[in-house]
Amino acid sequence: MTDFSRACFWQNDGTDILLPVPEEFDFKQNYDHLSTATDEALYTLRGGSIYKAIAVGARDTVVEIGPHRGEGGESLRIRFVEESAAADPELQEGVARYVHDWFDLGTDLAPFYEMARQDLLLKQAVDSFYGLRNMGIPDLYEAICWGILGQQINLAFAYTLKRRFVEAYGRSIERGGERYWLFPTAERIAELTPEDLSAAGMTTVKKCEYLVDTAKLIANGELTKEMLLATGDVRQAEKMLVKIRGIGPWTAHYVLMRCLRLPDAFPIDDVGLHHSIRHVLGLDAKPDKPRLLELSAGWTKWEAYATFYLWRILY
DNA sequence: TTCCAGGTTTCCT
DNA sequence: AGGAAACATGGA
Repeated sequence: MTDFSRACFWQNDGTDILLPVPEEFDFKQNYDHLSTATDEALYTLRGGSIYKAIAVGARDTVVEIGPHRGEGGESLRIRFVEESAAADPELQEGVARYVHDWFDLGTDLAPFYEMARQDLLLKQAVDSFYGLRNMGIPDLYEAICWGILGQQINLAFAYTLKRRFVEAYGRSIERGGERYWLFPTAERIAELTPEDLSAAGMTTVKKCEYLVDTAKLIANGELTKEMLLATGDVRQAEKMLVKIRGIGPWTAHYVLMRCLRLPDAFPIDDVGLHHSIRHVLGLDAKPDKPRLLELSAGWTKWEAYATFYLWRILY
């Protein structure tokens, strides 16, 4: 048993994993957040549970994730679909780690809520969505692709593009009569040309160049999560990312927020954020940069969560 | 048809 | 360093 498994989860009866959750956690809030995606290719919501394919090493598996209430309070129940993983602790731990990262269970939200309750913009959001976590994108290539795909287009179309991308180049497995998709690996995309992607219906050739270029960087080990974390702070990590063609300040902060989990990552230029702020304050126009800086001045070290909660208001 | 959408690059001073 | 222009496409 590893340190992680000892510290973070225990098995129920050999078929389920029960993952402890922090005090500030509400499964339904996170489930409802996931349900706002218009055409999500990478998970399925059914009967109050989340179904998702997860790759652990070379092995693909499908799990059902749902709430569990027991004597020890609330936890997450992870159940393997049509598979017994009881004898495979490596698979169990890999899946548990993924879910732990996905739901950002390692962050203590108490200080954020304390700050947000006093904040003009956030107080309403944290009241409405108490227990919502920053549901992240643990895979670096997936996070970068989602950033690139989502640039300057509406979200509905971005989901369409993602589905095309996933179904053209991702692996899939069938469980219980359903097909579950995994996001394409950087290694897979690195062997393609921008023209391949463009022909497959992926947006413009320019964006396809970015998708292939970043795939090569990651497949060659020239860009990793560890490198970004090792820079030590959000400004240095941003610097490293924006050197890459196709990644500007918005995408850099988006990736640092959703994948690297830097608490002070802050996509301040985000149109959705501006729209949300305009809505909360009842403004006629979107706030300008000086006003944004003023309004977010009290969010220090919680900019990522503040942004995530404000985005949530819009849906 | 027009306008906008969870921007970035390139080319200018 | 800071600003305008080009880019390019589905949805409302």
